[in-house]
Amino acid sequence: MDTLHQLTDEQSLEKAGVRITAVRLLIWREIRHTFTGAFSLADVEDALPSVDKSTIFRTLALLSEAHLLHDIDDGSGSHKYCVCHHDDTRHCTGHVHLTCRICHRTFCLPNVRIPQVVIPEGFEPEETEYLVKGICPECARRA
Amino acid sequence: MDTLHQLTDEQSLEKAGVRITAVRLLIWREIRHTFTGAFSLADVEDALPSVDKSTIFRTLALLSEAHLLHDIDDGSGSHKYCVCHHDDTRHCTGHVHLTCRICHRTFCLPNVRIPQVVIPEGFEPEETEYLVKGICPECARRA
DNA sequence: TTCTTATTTGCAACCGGGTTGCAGCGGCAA
DNA sequence: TTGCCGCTGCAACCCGGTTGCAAATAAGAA
Repeated sequence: MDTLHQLTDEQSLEKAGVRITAVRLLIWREIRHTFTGAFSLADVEDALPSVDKSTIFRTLALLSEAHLLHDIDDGSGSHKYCVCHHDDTRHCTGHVHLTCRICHRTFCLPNVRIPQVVIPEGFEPEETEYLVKGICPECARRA
Repeated sequence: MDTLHQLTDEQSLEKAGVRITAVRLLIWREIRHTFTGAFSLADVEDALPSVDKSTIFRTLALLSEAHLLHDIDDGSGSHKYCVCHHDDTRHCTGHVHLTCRICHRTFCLPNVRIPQVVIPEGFEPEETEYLVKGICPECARRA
């Protein structure tokens, strides 16, 4: 398990069933090696100004569908993604996210599982988000 | 405690320090007596087509600031609010929300407190969201 | 009451993130 | 070579949220 991140960029795309193109490789490289934590479409746009927004949008959707990324929801209003470090085809939901209200970065705590609560009879749960908003260490130090 | 919802609409606004106007009363009535669970600006717009969107927007912001509503975040991308049933001036965060991916309604579980997790040293938590996405009883029955 | 001032409201325009339609390009197979 | 299909970039669009401004309204003073 957890072998996915040992593959080359090309291998990991191929294995996920994503056809390789120059642009996709460029985006995937950037995501995989430059970003830490969660990122938005705008982050990729800034990092790769030569690639069109709509292409990035469609590529992120593709990678997400291929379970190389997963979508997260940090309450900033903007859709975010982060690299999925699991080696299976299921979504790696179920862990806690931290988001900083100063710098608006979002961090994953992949090892902290979300504690379960009792929910009302009849509601069929599918997915759970656990999000802690606050101030990250860097911003706290700076303040 | 919990006496707020026994007040009339006018009294509850007054007590929260909100100046009463016809439009505000109309909006507050609608919110208080018609909506169940969380609602968005668009919901109020639909319910009160005679009132301008920007007025609703500003009124909701006002009520939220006066702690008559609180903001929630159900991952639908659109900002939501729900009526605050507490009788104090603090935000009533800290409870669990359920959101239905079919009908997009969001429900509060005011009595279920969010279990705490251990977060990394240095991060200063301020607020926690616990959101369960799934299918509500009504939609499950219909499917 | 009437005048003056401050607040509230509606309208229109704007904003930014996300999304789509479409035409052009490039690769691949027949 | 030709035809097909998927990928890309461009431009336009959509929608929820937000703001500037002028008209309407409410509150307070005379």
